[in-house]
Amino acid sequence: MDELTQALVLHFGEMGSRWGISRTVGQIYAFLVFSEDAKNADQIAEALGFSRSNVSIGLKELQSWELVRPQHRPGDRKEYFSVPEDVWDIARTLVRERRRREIDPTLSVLRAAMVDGSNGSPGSYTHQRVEELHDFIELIVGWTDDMQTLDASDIRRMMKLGAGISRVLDFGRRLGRADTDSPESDHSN
Amino acid sequence: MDELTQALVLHFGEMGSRWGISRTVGQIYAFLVFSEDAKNADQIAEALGFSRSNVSIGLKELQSWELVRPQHRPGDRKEYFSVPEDVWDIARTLVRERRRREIDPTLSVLRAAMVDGSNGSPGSYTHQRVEELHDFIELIVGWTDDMQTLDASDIRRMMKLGAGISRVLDFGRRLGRADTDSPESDHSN
DNA sequence: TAGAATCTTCAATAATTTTTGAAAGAACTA
DNA sequence: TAGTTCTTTCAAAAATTATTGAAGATTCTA
Repeated sequence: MDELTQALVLHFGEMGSRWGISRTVGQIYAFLVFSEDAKNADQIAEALGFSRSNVSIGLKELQSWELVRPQHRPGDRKEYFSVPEDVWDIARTLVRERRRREIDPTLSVLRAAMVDGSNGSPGSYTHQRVEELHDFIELIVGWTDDMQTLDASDIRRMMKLGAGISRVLDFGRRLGRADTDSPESDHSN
Repeated sequence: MDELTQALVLHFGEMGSRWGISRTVGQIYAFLVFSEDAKNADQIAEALGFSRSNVSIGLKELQSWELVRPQHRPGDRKEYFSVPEDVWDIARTLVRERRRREIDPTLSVLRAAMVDGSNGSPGSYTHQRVEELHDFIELIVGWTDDMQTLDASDIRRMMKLGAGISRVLDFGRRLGRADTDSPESDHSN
């Protein structure tokens, strides 16, 4: 593994551990992302200095996230792993899996809390906050679902437009702040 | 602490640990979010069954994320902690801090990799991927920066529009695929 | 079916992270 | 300043998570 890849692998291992993915898994994934061709478990173990069994566990985890796909080569019994070419594919998968594993269960808990009248009146502070949070998450989730239907170039264009979207849509009612280098929001709290 | 809050606290503790925040910190935060009034460290320790020192460490962590703010009450020497009323404020803070801690350093690493010609030609596969990833992250970051300038109700309106944005903007040129279930990318590698 | 190659599981060890009580530090009060 | 209240730090203990070699499966070949 060259120095450059090494640096990237170490960095993304670290990042993985800050986002709830183990260092090992992060490193394996980074190694695959920055490698041109698919790698087998032995190659990964060798390059990263992990035991074969550790790599096996890491790959199993990555497969459960659908972040890598195993492939076979004719005349070779080993299994080779690769990641999607397109970074947008990776992002989509990440969003989808995080949603399935964490967001959906959270929405369930919040909905259960909303229905359950056993504690506090339905108008209690806790209930209010539960509802707020529920609506917030549902809004984000609905939006990401919608985004999943757009192709990368459309999303890219939308993002480039950025806040300019408020001009394109009808948000511009409050003319005062148009796009002058506005006094920016207050930060008071 | 009532049953409802208890369930929420346990759930968000669990979620925290899947997003790189420790269970304790997640629980403390959830407890504050779902509590109407600010709490002091002893109240938190008592409610959650943690030692006083553990709570102190957790609160320090939350303060470093700017997720809680300490307040004082006249005639009371204890420090009380609360979270913003508005869930959008919380989200904004989370985005800002994650960016500062993880995204920006990642961009630095990627930029360094792009400049560093010591490994592989500047057109090598690894370099290409680094550039792709860099551009991708920069796009997202630029967009979130833009979003931070919008107020919650504008973002909400934009999100509700969702994929409909492609109709409002000029994305609709490729009429053929309108909203059919497009063939989507290949994942080949 | 025996043997070879490969992958996975598992119980143990190792490493890391969390949690704690006790001690130290700060800030206020009288 | 001494005493009180509250917070933080710290080294040790506890708990959790990661890592491993060895054993067990599985799949293929001859």
